[in-house]
Formats: sequence, structure tokens, C-alpha cells
Amino acid sequence: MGSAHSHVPDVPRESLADLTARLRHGSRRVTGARQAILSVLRQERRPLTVREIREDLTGTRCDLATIYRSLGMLTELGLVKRFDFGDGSARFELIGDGGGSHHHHHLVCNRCTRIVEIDECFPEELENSIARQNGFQAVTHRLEFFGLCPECQ
Amino acid sequence: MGSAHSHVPDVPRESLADLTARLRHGSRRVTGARQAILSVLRQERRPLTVREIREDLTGTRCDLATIYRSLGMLTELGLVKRFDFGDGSARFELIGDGGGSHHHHHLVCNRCTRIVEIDECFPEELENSIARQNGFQAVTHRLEFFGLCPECQ
DNA sequence: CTGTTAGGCGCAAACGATTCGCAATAAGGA
DNA sequence: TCCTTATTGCGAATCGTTTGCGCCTAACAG
Repeated sequence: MGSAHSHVPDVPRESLADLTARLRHGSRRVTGARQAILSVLRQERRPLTVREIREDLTGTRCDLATIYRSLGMLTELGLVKRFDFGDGSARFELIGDGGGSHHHHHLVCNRCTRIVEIDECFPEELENSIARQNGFQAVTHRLEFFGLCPECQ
Repeated sequence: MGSAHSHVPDVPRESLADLTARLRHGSRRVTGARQAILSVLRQERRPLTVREIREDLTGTRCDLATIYRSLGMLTELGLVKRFDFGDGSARFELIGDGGGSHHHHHLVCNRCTRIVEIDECFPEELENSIARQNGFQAVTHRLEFFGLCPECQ
């Protein structure tokens, strides 16, 4: 399996330029803070808390409120997705461009909070069936897995 | 206290007496506040926020801190389960005794927050496979559905 | 029934995450 | 470069939840 520490840039990641282009496209200003935040999210490809993001900011010092506001805006623009692991703080992850594998879930270690991205998903047919049975529309789901990672067992 | 002969609705619900017995069994005191809280949870068979619980308390006035502490204790004892719908406030639901309706999920309306209990679950084999693939142990999941209920469409 | 006592309770203050108001600042276009 | 206005920083405000601390009372022995 992929090593844990060394960053594995084998996955196509959008360049910062592309990201800021998407910002402009959303008629938002490309500010230092936003570039810095995007840069952090782009390097760590996993959901980060606001505090983690701030600590990862190199050089650019940035107010928490600004990070919150930026993440809110980036989420609205669809550049970022918000996850909730139930520990009281939201996490934010950069989601790839265009049609790609947007939707995914996570497997979180209960002890060390190591996070693994999971591609398996709740069966679509079953979800549709649930929606139909209850007369609901536009049904989505929130799904996360928790357990003990190999190192913590 | 010897109530409960009025027409208690449908689904088999543990009596308050049974519940308090379980409290005693956990060597916890059976106080007025706890009985009141259990009573509320027993009537509304859905995850309730702390604020909802307090508003549903009839007669017994009860401090928020007490409700939080009681729910924490009841959760530890396994009488209550905590759910998180990602709206910032935790919900608590009474879970039946022994073999009953333990594990289940919810379908929540995005507009009116109406909640439907869902019995369908993430396929166990798939979950095991995910655990195995990643070397995790004791894997569980958190799964909730969101959509628009019939009335809100 | 009464006294003892440790677990519970109410209240207020503390907390951590997130949001808001407002004046100062800096993108981006003219 | 100048101007307009989105954005930032800072402090204060919110919100849900937790905690410290005396007072109170359920549980139990006598």
C-alpha cells in the first residue's frame, strides 16, 4: 500500500494557477490568504481542520476568521468539501476539478485520527429505494467509517 | 411512582420502571431529573436535541447541565445513543433493551428536520472488506441520509 | 423513622468552534 | 496610478457543551 509519510504526488493535482483561475471564474478575488489556504489543501490531500490549516500556513500569517470565511466561500464555489467526523471540528478537503471522483468517504482511526480515503460508497439503488419508500427527494448521504488503524492496534 | 396504565401507543417500549431498573443496575441513582428525561425520550422515539428534551419536560424543570450530564451517563450505560446530523447540536435517542432495534440510521429532511428511522444499513461484507483492505480493526460506521421530505418538496 | 453520606443538582463561569461588526487594506479594472 | 469595493484582521458575540462548587437528596444502615 502507499507509504504513509512521503507525499505521493502521483495523483493528478490541480496546479495552484488552475485553482486561482477557478477562483477568478467565480468572480472572487485571488488574495494571498486564499492562495495560501488552497496551497495547503492541495498539498495535504485529506480533510484538515481549520486549526491544522493555519498551522500549515508557511509564511502567510492568516486570521482564523479569514480561514473560516475563505473555506466557506471555497465550499460554495465547489472547490472544497466539508466533512464532519463528529469530534466537534469541521474538516475541509480540496476536491478535484470537473467530473472526477468527487464523492468519497473516509476511514478514520479512533486513536490517532489517521484518515484513509475510501472509494466504496453506499449502494445507489438502495439509497434510491430508501428515498422512494419514504417519499423523499434529492436524497444524499453522509457516511464515514471508524476503527483502529494498523499502527494503533 | 406507579403510573402507566393510560393507553401507551403502539410500539413495544420499555416501561419507565424497567428503565430505572437498568439505571439501578448500573449503580446510578434514580433521580427525578433522570426519570423525566427518560420519560421524554421514551415518548418521542426519535433523536432529540438537548434543547428539545428540556422543552418536552413536563413539570420537572431541569438544568441544561443536568440534562447533558444525564445523557452522558445514559450513553455510557448504553441506554441512549448519540447521533450527529452535522447541524451543530447532538441528538440523543433511547435504544431498546437487549436484542431490540439497536443499530439504525436516519433520513433527515433538509428543510423541516423531520426524521425518519431507516433500517437499511451499509452492507456488512463491504464494510469488512474495507476494514481488511486497510488493515483496520473494530470498524464501525456513521451513516445518515438527507433529503426533502414529501411535505417540503 | 432518622441520621449519614456520597452521588446529583442548579448556577454561574469556562470553553472551544465558529460567526459577526467594523475600520483598515489591498485586488483589479478604468 | 487611482478608485471602488471585496477582503482582512481584530475583538467581541454566539452557540453548544463542560466544569467547579456549594447545596440537596436518594439510598441505605440502624
